[in-house]
Amino acid sequence: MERYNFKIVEKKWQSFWDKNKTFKSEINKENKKKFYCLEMFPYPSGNIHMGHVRNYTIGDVLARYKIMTDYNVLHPMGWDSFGMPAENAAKQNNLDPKDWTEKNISNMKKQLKNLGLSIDWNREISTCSPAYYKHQQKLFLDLYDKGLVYRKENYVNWDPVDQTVLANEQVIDGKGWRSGAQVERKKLNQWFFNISKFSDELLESLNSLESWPNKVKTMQKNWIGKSYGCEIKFQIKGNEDVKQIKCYTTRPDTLYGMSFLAVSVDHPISKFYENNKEFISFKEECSKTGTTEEAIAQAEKLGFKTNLLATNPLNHEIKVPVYFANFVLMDYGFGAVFGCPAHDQRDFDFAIKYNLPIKTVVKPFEEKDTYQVDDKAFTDSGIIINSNELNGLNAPNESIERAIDILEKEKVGKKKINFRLKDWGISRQRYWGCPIPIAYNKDGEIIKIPEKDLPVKLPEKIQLNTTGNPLDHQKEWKHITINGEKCIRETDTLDTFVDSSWYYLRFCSSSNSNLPFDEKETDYWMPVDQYIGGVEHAILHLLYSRFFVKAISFQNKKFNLSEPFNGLFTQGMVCHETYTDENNNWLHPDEITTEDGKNYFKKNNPKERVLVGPAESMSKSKKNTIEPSKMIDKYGADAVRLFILSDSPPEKDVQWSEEGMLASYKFIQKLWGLHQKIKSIIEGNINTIEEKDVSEELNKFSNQVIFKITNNIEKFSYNVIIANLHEIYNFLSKQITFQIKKEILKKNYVNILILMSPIIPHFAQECLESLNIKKKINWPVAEEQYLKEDNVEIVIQINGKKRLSLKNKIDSSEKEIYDNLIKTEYFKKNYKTDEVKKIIYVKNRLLNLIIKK
RNA sequence: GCCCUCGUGGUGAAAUUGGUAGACACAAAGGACUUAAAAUCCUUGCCGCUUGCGGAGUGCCAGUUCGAGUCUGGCCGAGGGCACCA
Repeated sequence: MERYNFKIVEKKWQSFWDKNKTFKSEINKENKKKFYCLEMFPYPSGNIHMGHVRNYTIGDVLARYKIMTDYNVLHPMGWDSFGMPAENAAKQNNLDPKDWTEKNISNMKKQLKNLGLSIDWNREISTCSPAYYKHQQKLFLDLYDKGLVYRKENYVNWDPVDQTVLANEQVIDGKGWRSGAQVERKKLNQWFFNISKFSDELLESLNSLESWPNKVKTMQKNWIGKSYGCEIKFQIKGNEDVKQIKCYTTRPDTLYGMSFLAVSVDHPISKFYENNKEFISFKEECSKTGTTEEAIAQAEKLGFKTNLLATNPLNHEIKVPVYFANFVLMDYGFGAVFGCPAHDQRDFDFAIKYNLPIKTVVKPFEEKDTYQVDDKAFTDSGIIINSNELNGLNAPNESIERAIDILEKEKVGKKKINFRLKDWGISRQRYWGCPIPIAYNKDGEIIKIPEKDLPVKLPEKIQLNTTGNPLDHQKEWKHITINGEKCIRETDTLDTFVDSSWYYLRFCSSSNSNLPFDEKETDYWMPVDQYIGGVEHAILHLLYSRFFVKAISFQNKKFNLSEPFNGLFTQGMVCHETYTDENNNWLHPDEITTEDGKNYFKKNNPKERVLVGPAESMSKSKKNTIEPSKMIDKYGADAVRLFILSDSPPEKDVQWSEEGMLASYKFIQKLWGLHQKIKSIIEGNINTIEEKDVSEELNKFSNQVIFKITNNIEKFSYNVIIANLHEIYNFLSKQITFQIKKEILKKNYVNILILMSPIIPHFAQECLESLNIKKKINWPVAEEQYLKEDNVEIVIQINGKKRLSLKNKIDSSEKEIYDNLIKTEYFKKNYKTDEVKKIIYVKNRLLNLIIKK
């Protein structure tokens, strides 16, 4: 028998789909319902990796299924092609980022095509192309006009040697990753999107996203961080110019326990200490901790005592010292807190260090009024004590409400809702990003680049090995004249998260050169029905995208969308065992060998043992990567698709194994063998065993499997579909030795091939063609009449334990089954009918007898 | 510390949503075919006595129920997210 040659077949169908533009999408095609299926687009790093294979296979199964269930499907692909790796690679090898990126794109596109994806390549976009970022610059200016973009000074990680800003992940132990210099906090003018304006909306409309994983919604909710509290004004003594300090608190009910007030070193009152040498060195000490919240968190709590005293607004006799403290953040609340050591662990630690009083004002329910906090803060709910008018109230619920009432009446405080979400800083001091379409005149005023001059193109072939931002050195590019006025361009570029915040809109109108997108088209295609990607984008990318549709919709009559992604699916990672040699060097799977599957050795030194580590997410640094292109070359795209879906549910991590890969390859070969046999039977070239006709069984089986697979696609239970495909093989390979009416065999077998086609499209289409099925393929619908069996196994339980099972006609009554049961040897031997106290019957499932002896 | 998710054979996992636990596969062992190997196919799969049967059994302990992998409470363990957020 002829072996299945995937190389020929897969190439044949890939070029067929290409040539026939099978997956080209248009609006209102035949008045079908639309379905927008989108996977997160890749960064063109050079080669596709297994994570891409998994992501795009999951999406492809869905897209192909939707096409066959008669949806008008949009399934595009593009490139998230701005970013640091291109700039770094270019610097290292003295290349041009553009050339490097374009080469990678063409390579990866070829690799993706080899996977046989149902992509509409007509809509391909690349964020680094001026054709894309031109529109992004337009959007930026639109948002600027609406007041959603602004410029302000902000702290950044500054590398004083490289004269550049570092991303948080480029700061290692407080030092620059390249220069090793101590990173400083430096104030720079930065551009911001006013995302916090939409905090409440972003939080509220999460509720409308029913098809999002709860996990992601929770993460976003926590990130936005809405809190209910109160702002309080504290009267200050000790400096004529500082009359009061405002604090934000969620626990105004613990005000009587206050023993200090702490403000950030960046608080406005710090200007009175600018000439204080001790304060300057304290502030410097604080700045060394970097700007990440985590870095601040790990630092020891430090305070700088001022000569100021703050008055407790509820009891004017209590006056407490004011400190600058490193754990108070300027960009949350008012950059000032009151310290209540007894009921906040940070305040407790601070109080211990600086020997401040710890006054207990909440006691646990079961404790006496004389209760005192001991070695750590008490933060649970309880009863208020030592607090005059608040005493006896339930904390925190009753007491907070009452405390706010009092503060409002006294006009020293008011209820306030706060958000953790900060505005989105979008300035990057980098070359390889979208230029910000702004210039500054000689007075430093902001001048928009006129629309007719868009795009502001990146200068090409420039020197990247400079100190600071390379664009800063581009004199010709930098100096321009706008309306006769000499200006200097903004040399910062946009955060690449901006590029990916609206690309799904661009796909709707990718060839429109005048507009970012045409509302007629976004109206039709948006929202994305199913978005698929890694959970690592659960917060930033998804939040920014959600912000973008709200910002574009803001004050816009033509465009109105509340959410970009109706359904979200987050797939798990692809893992592989890790290997290390005797010197703890990571080894690639290709560098090791084994004879017994237990003991592993180095290939180039068979005496050296290899240590096998646990399966971890594939990464270049651990060398536990498997190259998809090699696997496709060796086993074929269908086999790779089959394997990547087979072992685990798509939302969980999957472990790559060569055995599993091989098994998938063999399975396709087996299916091919089966196909040859069935084809021969259909064509009348093979004799079957005459005495048994299994046509009816086949009808039932195939309709049941249609039902199962359809459900499993809808549920994303793709691993179970693979199991269903094995069931199909196991059933058919046994049953086709018996007689099946030819037309019944053909009809059912064709349906079965269609069921296979989303997973292994090349194979299925080849088989269908060999049976002369060339017309448009529709997903089969299970016929109701075949879904019911004539006979069902009824489980017989005695006192809830399974004892035996009886075959009965479907839909038998309780009495019929019971009558059958009491006739059995088993029953007669063990029980008597008058012992039966109660019968529970679940139709077509089980009969449970309660017997008390 | 807080929040979320998850604990099922040697392994990856199924389980119609409260109704036959372990579908389907990987690995292993035994067998068939073969001079042999590869490939392929079959059987086994935790404990007990002989097939057959019986028993335990879905991290642990309770509970609800005729019946719990599934629901409730508590504990243990793993993973993920957030965090001096006032």
